[in-house]
Amino acid sequence: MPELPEVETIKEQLSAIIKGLTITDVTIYLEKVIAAPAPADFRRLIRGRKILGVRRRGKFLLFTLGGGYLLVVHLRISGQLVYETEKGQLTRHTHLVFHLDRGRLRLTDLRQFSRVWLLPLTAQSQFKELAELGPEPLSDAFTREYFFAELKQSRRQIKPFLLDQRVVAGIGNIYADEALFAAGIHPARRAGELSTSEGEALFTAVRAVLRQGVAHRGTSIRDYVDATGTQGSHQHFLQVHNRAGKPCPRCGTKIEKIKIGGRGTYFCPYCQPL
DNA sequence: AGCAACGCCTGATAGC
DNA sequence: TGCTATCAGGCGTTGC
Repeated sequence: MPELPEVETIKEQLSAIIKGLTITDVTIYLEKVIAAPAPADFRRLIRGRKILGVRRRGKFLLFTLGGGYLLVVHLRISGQLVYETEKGQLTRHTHLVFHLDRGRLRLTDLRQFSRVWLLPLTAQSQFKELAELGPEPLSDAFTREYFFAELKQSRRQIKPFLLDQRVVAGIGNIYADEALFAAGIHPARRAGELSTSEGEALFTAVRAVLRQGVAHRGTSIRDYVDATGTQGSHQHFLQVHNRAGKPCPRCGTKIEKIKIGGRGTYFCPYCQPL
């Protein structure tokens, strides 16, 4: 599931590989992955544009194109964006292929939930999906003061709170579980009822687990591969996520799996008491 | 307004 | 064994 560390890895790789290349054409195999504009307009508007830069915002990939256009990509759960030079057979579930003047970039997604948008740079401020995102957790915009204020005014459970992209951008199910374990906080605790020291621990933990994820080039549990088609390695370093029934690395207690806000949630009942 | 539940999808896996 | 039911999950939408 591409979360901040996975998207950051893809961004770094694509920036090195395709910056300066031109999108000569795009082949659309599944129209619904194009959220806007209409597929025919998408193709007409994107052809011939040079890729000037690649950035990340939350879990979104942003490609700045020549002529003042922005290509936005969200991989949701099982989306993959892979650069390849061989013109061989396309992988199953390939929905979009950007043909470049050297190689091609393909969007593959088993679940078909990925979405792409093409918009004029001038319309970026009205683009809701990006405008409503909270601060980047690894930037200076994410401050203790901000995080504490948000915690205080929320009565939600802490896990759904962390997953809310309006609070902070880029955290998904894996890193939410890992951050709560690192901070020693039960995922069902109410955000507004955390103590100052717990809030402090969580602030630190969120940043730490995301940095570790980036350092390991992401977590490959099911579908994730980076822009070269390679798996990440952070799955080998997970403390609780996807480890139900296994011993807690800190105390040895069996890790439990429960559902919170409809999501599979892993935690240590001893280290993260209610 | 704020929050919880559902639907979108396919393939793997659990259960009978 | 072979079938069906359930689960996985980000996020927009729906409903309370």
